[in-house]
Amino acid sequence: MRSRRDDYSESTRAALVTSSVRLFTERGYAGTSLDEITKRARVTKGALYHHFSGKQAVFEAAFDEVEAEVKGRLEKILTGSQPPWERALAGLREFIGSCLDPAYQRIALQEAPVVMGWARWREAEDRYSFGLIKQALQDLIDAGEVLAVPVEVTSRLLFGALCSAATEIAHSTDQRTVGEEIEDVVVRLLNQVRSQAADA
Amino acid sequence: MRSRRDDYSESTRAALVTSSVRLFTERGYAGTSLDEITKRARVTKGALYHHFSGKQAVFEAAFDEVEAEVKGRLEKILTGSQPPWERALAGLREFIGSCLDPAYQRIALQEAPVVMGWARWREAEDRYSFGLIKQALQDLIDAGEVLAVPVEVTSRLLFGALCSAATEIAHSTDQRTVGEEIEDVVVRLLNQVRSQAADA
DNA sequence: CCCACCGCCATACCGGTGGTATGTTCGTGC
DNA sequence: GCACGAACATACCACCGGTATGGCGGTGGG
Repeated sequence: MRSRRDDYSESTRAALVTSSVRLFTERGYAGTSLDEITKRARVTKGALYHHFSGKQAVFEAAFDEVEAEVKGRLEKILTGSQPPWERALAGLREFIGSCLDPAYQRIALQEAPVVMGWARWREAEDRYSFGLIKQALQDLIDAGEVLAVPVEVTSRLLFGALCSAATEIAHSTDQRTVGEEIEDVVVRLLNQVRSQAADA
Repeated sequence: MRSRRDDYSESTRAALVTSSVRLFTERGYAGTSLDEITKRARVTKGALYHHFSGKQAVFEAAFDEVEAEVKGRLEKILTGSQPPWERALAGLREFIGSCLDPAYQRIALQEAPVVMGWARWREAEDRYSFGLIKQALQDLIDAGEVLAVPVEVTSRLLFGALCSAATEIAHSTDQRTVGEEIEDVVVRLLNQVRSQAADA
């Protein structure tokens, strides 16, 4: 039986996560103090340290929050009923779009590797967006749509390219134009790899 | 006339930069205190704040240090007398190799965008490695070696891919194998783009 | 040759921040 | 309705980035 206290507890925890996502997005990890986080969530540090072991843990909760959001949308597309190639293209568009979200951009892509440490970040990414991209690439290969390539390193290359490109889009004054240019270049590259597979 | 005092001053400044490069590489920006930096350089905070405006400025000096090193090596290759295509390939190898340097890896690629802010980092990168890569790509296009593509976004894609791939290499237990795999994938991609240009 | 000057650096101190230890309240189960 | 403990609040500490002030010694003018 879920008690009333459980509701309260989860509510304050959620408030802390929401608050930290907001502040980490705006001012970054180093630029936001725990006092600001707790103030915005209308609690004190006591509450924060009851739910989390420290500042890093708060950040990781914020990280999980934004990653889960993106993963949910991506998963829906990549497990759809369309043919693999169309699924991959749709997933590509969706991921680029997700990267434009300032929260995902800054927390998950920019600061997480520094705050959490690269190894831990990589481990986490395997369960989120990167894992899905890697799986999508594997599906394309299994379906014979593209040449067989080392999946691990290739998806790493693709992921890195997309992330930095998306950052470029997010900071450009004309997001639409830059976004279309990037999508165009990536699709052209993919199409070449695809036709190469068709030739074989 | 260069005075004796100028020598002393430059020496302590250099000691501070060397010390900070070392510590930032090992423990990261947030993980190293100014006291540690000054202690290793055998000076006090007074000296540090005489030469730099603050911790950020120290970091940027360390950033310039490692970037200049890489830029020097890259420039020598890219301005060589070989044909454009060979120059580009050699530059590619050289850049991947540079990314394996822990100092360049962590300071210039991982932490700089967070510490300096993305906009400032991007601006600086235009004068360093990224600028050279962009120029190399432009040279290839001018020489008709590859298809005409939007240079800015394409080099951004390439740069992002190489950086994340290099990080992967650096952290893998078998650097040689992973490195060769990545180089292989990139070269195959480039070759396709090249042959495409030859067809046209 | 000497002295006043100032660059170069050391010392002392402050505000803020992450983290901890202890106190307090209130829902819950007996 | 009462004791118990989870869920917080409060008070405090250590450390770090930054600043203000003091002093030493190389340097250049006379």
